[in-house]
Amino acid sequence: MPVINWLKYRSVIGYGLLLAALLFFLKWLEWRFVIVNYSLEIYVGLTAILYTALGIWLALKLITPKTNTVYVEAESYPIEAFVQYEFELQKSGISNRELDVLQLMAQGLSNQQIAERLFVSLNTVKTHSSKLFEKLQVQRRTQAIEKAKRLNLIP
Amino acid sequence: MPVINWLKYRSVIGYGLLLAALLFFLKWLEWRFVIVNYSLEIYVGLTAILYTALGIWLALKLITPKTNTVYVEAESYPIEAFVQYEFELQKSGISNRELDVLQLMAQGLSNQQIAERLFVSLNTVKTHSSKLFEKLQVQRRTQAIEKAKRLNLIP
DNA sequence: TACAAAATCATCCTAAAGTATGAGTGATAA
DNA sequence: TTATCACTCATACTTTAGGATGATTTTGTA
Repeated sequence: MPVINWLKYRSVIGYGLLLAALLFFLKWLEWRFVIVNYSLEIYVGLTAILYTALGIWLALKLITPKTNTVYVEAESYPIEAFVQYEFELQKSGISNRELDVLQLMAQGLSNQQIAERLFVSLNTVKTHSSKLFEKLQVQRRTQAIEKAKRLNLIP
Repeated sequence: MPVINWLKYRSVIGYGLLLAALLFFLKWLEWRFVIVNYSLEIYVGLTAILYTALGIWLALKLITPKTNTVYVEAESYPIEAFVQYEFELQKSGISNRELDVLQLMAQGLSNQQIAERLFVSLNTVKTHSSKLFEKLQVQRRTQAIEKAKRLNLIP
């Protein structure tokens, strides 16, 4: 037994009722203005205005709004990423200094430049990077960068 | 001397003309149906239908549609990024093969591994990467990766 | 077809990166 | 206080990356 969705036809019903009401109104007008000479013009004019308004109202009511899809950059650092960052940092056992080196690596700096930036010797940077590679289980700096980004260790 | 933008008022003018035409039509109807008994009801009915249609048309034509703005997190690849990709690719003059090498570099592969992956010699990969660095104006592969990501050349 | 890019490969050389190992220092926790 | 760990640095060595140059082949286009 199909259930009729009355709500769906609410506008149509409303429209019908309005039409009926208007007819009564017109009939009433007919009685009042039938003796006046220009009754017809007024009559038609009123009808025209009324139904134009009705048409506009109907259109506004029934038009499905356009959907504007806007693509927004994913938030720079959502909570999940931060949680994962902490987790992976703990799990891998990467130290602060190693993380420093990793970050500068990802910016494209050479070991020499990293050493200067951190005020340590080139050898120290090499030591850090070696241990970093062990902890990340990689062989090269490019791999380290790729994996670190994947693990949300760096942005 | 201000120039009136007639196009802007095209709809209004059209509406006026339509009204005028309808009045003529109505006058004509008056002559034809004045003898008929139920002429008034037909008359009004026609007017109602016509003006409802006009109202709907007006609303559709003149009113800027409501926009529902939907925000979607940019997961895959929004248009802007793709446009930038094409633009930067053109500007830098990076060739297909160089782009292949760049992508594999960003995945952390060594030149040797890239050579195997692309079925070319190590020397070829070196040539490609050298030209790539020139075109990206960088010195090292880590810089190339960083810059390429910044320019949306690679994800 | 002829010409310009693109793609391929090679050699020689230098610079940078990465591995292995050892060692000193300072902070901290058992 | 001793053991551990992070940080620092060094030497020696190997591997990989990168620069310069030249040459050949493919390929797309005027």
